[in-house]
Amino acid sequence: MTQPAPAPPVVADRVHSAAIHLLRRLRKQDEAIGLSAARMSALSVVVFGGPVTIGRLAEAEQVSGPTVTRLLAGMERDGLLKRTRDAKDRRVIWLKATPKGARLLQEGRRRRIAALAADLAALDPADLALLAGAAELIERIVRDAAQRGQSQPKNPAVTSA
Amino acid sequence: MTQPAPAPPVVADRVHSAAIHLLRRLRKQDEAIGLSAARMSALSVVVFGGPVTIGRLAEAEQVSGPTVTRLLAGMERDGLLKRTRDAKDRRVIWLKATPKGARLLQEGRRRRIAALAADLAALDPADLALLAGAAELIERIVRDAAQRGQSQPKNPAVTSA
DNA sequence: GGCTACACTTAGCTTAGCTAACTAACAAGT
DNA sequence: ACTTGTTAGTTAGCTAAGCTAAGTGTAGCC
Repeated sequence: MTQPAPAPPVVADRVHSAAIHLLRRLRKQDEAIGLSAARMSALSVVVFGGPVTIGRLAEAEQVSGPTVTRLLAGMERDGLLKRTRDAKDRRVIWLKATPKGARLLQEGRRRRIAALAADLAALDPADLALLAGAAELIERIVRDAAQRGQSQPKNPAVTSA
Repeated sequence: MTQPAPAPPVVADRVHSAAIHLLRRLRKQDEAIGLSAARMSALSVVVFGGPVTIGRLAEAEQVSGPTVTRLLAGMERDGLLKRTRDAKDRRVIWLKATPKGARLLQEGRRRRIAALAADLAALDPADLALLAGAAELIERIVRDAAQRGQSQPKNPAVTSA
């Protein structure tokens, strides 16, 4: 409504830049609580997505297995979560957040969200709705694209259209 | 319009997650052309922002000086841009993109945008307008917040509201 | 001439991403 | 019951990009 429907490439460029600049700003807040963006995101998957395996976490975070392994090593060392071997299939490991992890996540969320929310406070309801709708749209698009990307490992751009 | 105007904290959380997931997806496209997100962003500042000093680039990118120095070292080595000492004040260095740098930026843009644009192609005009508007809003918010943050180095969240 | 301030670099650290190669455990065929 | 292959995670080793602290060189000014 605010724009006369620009072409997809234009929108893509703007959205990309906006995402970069937003995250640069929010990263500072994340560090204030001692939880990096990557840890925060992983922890929220574990906390809200219930117990989860390492492979599933890697998928959810769209990163490689080794990346998750190392991320978890640090997080377990810091007491944010713990690994548990599955009784039936002893290859798989279940991740569960510790109370400390859950608490830190909430606190980090609160703080990080407070920073952005303070920025958003000046907006009128229509603008808030705009952002919420856009965020939801982006999540859906990324999720769909990731699914398509799995069957076609490289060059996922060509698969649609 | 798609949502009944949720509260700022809720919106903040959704927007943050969406930004993270979006960038994870786009990073893969950036790598395909050989330009990382950081290089792409810096290069676009140099290309479109005219010749710029290192300090100004650090400000624009919201990163520390040394980070820019190292980023530039790699980019100069790869022939994307060149440093030039200022004649008057020999402390300052002017950055200018090489033809190769400008070309790569355009090509990277095209490719990265193509990937996202392909994802966006299925959207109706209203959704596109939604995203464009949201991106613009985010840019403005981040810019404003960064300006406020300069006078108050830490904890910029408390400054507003 | 010597102090202070500024612009940038160097040095050294951390986190987070990757691939390739490895280990351990399961599943199936024969 | 052995291979053989697959799956889940880890280890090793690399790169990029962020940071702070300290260093270098230039400018500006008493």
